[in-house]
Amino acid sequence: MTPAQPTEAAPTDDLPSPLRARGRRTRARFLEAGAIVFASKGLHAARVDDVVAVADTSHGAFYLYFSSKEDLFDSLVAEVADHLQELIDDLPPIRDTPSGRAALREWLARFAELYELYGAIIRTWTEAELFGDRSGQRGNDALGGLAAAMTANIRIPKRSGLDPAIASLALMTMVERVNYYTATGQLQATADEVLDTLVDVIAAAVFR
Amino acid sequence: MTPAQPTEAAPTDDLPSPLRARGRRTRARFLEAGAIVFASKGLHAARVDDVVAVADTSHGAFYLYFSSKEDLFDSLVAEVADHLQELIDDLPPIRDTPSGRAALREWLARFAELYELYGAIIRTWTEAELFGDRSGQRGNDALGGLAAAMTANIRIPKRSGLDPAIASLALMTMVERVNYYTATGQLQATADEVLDTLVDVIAAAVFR
Amino acid sequence: MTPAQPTEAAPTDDLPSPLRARGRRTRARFLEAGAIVFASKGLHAARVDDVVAVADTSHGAFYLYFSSKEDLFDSLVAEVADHLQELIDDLPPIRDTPSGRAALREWLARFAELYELYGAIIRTWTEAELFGDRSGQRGNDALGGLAAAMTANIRIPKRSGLDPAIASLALMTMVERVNYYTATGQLQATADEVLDTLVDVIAAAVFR
Amino acid sequence: MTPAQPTEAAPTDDLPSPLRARGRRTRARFLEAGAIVFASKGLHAARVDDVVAVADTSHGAFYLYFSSKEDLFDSLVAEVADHLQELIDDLPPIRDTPSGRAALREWLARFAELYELYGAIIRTWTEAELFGDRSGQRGNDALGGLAAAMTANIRIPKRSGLDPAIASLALMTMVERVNYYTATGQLQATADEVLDTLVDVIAAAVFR
DNA sequence: TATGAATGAGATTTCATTCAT
DNA sequence: AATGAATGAAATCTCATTCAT
Repeated sequence: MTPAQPTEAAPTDDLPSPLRARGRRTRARFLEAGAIVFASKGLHAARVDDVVAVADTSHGAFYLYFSSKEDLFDSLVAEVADHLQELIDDLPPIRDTPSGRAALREWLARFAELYELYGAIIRTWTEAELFGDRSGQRGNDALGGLAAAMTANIRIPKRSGLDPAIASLALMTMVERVNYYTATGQLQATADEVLDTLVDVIAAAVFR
Repeated sequence: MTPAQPTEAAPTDDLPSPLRARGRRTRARFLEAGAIVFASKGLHAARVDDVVAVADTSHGAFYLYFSSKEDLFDSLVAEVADHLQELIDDLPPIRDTPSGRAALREWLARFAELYELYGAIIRTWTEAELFGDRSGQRGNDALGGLAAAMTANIRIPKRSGLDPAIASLALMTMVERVNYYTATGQLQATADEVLDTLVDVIAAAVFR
Repeated sequence: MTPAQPTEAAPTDDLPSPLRARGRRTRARFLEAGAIVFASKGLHAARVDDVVAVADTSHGAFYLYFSSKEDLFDSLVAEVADHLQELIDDLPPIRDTPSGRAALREWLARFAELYELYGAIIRTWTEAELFGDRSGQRGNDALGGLAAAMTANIRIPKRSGLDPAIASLALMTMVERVNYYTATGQLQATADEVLDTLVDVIAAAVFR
Repeated sequence: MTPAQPTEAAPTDDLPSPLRARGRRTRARFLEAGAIVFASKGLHAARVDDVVAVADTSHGAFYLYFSSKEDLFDSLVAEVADHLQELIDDLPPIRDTPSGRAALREWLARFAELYELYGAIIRTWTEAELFGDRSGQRGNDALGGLAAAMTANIRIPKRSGLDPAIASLALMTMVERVNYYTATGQLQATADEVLDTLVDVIAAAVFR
């Protein structure tokens, strides 16, 4: 607003000036607040009021960083999708050997960890995606990517009635849902028990 | 499923007078309209206006039969939960014999049929349940009941690392999700292929 | 109230045919119901629904006998105003003699009786009158008539500072309000105590 | 009454920042507008639309300061009740001496002044109270307090048939009603005439 | 004469977004 | 960069009255 501020000018200037630092901090506060609010109320029921209250700032400030409620949601989805992509890139080849099982177990543990952190957003984008929201689609594409990676990686032996694409999708969604029930406390089980069971079911399904 | 449903017959008044009949028909129109609208927009985004438009009646009439949008949703959930309960009651014992597999396949087919009819509502109540709505919980309890019934029925052999409760929940949610992807057209596969794969994965998981 | 009332007498036809009798009974039911509902909720808050429910009939029937909610209220007001007019006509001359006091006491007792019966309507028309309703004015005119009659009757001695019109209005409204507090249970006192006090205050005010 | 009212100063936040000041001004505008609208239409018939129109703001702003129409009414009642309490506290002892009569007359004048200012609200809360509204009760408690204070203060000589509680309630309601008829223009009399008459009637009733 | 379903205008309330400071 | 007041479009819900039977 004040004419002597060159701050806003520079989309060309990378200097982490103190002013920019403050702004970045505020933006981060909104992202955190958004994660909390979307997780507890869902995309539609979440109010900008709620986000502003949790972030302990003002309405005006919100629209300084995000063009709309959906924009905030998109930003969060992008963040999570990045993490999922890393997982996809790291999916180990699935083998029926002790080390192969260990690698799968390890990978499932990483997935569970991510889910514990971002599950709420993932569940929210499922809602968004079901009803035509663009950002929900982007998020779910990432999840779908996991299944695709599995399909490519698993080398399911061609047995009668076991379509690799369907099977891997089935298994991947199973993993997701079990983590969901665990994360929401609806499934009372230790992480170890869950991992053991999932590894076992996947292995059993894939290797004869 | 059974054509003669006596459940809806006597809500408060026993007289099947012709006047009452008209009201019952209108109420049914709202239920149908609700199913359509909730399915396409979700619980929050759905407007009473939309329901009224689809049912081709008036605002006032809506509130004659339902006290709110949520009330309509509850009624739909109750309807679907009843159907799910029938399925729960009919889950066959799972055996690794040709006839056992056939029974399982048959049952999965019935589930898929129900899902095709009511999947939209089920998906919507997942949304509702995630964010604290009571009726969503009621619906999901019904789904959870399926898993519980499976746990009771499946007689999963105690193998190291295979907890029956976790396993059956995992398998049941897998079934639900695969049907979801199929119903929404995200999984391109024939019903037969899907059923074969599911039977196979379940059998493999359960019988060593 | 009694079925043999030829009062409403037939615009064209006098025969108390059975059909007409039924109609008259229904109309009476609405009047009773209206008295109850208006008394407990007031003119604005009272719903035609409530009246219909109390009368245990139908919406359609209501509009067969009254053109609107206000019409019903008007009819009730007219009924009460008639009774008040009788009282006005019977106001005894007020004298400071034992028999004069007894006559006043007797008359106040009749007023109290009427108030117990119709006080709710009187209170309601006060509401109506305050905010411009025509029927409220008609009702209050009747009450005002009482004060006017008193002014004419009391023969207040011209003392300095005692304007007869103001004094009689003051006394009459006092009577009305005390009956109101008694009727609503806000004043805990026997009828005798109330009458004694009112007679005493009026006499004291009027006669020296 | 006192020019420096610290009551309204610090609602929740102590900072008298210029921003807060604007909000306080807007809230005050709604209170004024409410007084006008309730006075002319009553509690039920008054529309939030009317209040918003008189205050010349927006619907949204209204709900920023009051949770509902009733909330606004409550706030107004609280305001008036505070003023009435001051009057109660200031009721002079009633003595049959020139100075005692003068004090009573003075006090009645203050009551009349208050009634001219807030009579509309008082009349409205009578409506509310009659039909079960909580805030109406609170307001009328204040009026009742006046009678109670009178009972305590007046020292009506115990004469046969003159119950002090009934008498003071009778006299107080008379005062209120006469002011009502005066304020609404139904009683054509100068303030002096009214005061003289009221003092006279009260004195006559109390002192034999 | 009576019923009860249906209507629709109008009221209340919410909330994403903009604006003045 | 930030604040918080204000806006107004759109949603929910109510209820006096009409209509078909």
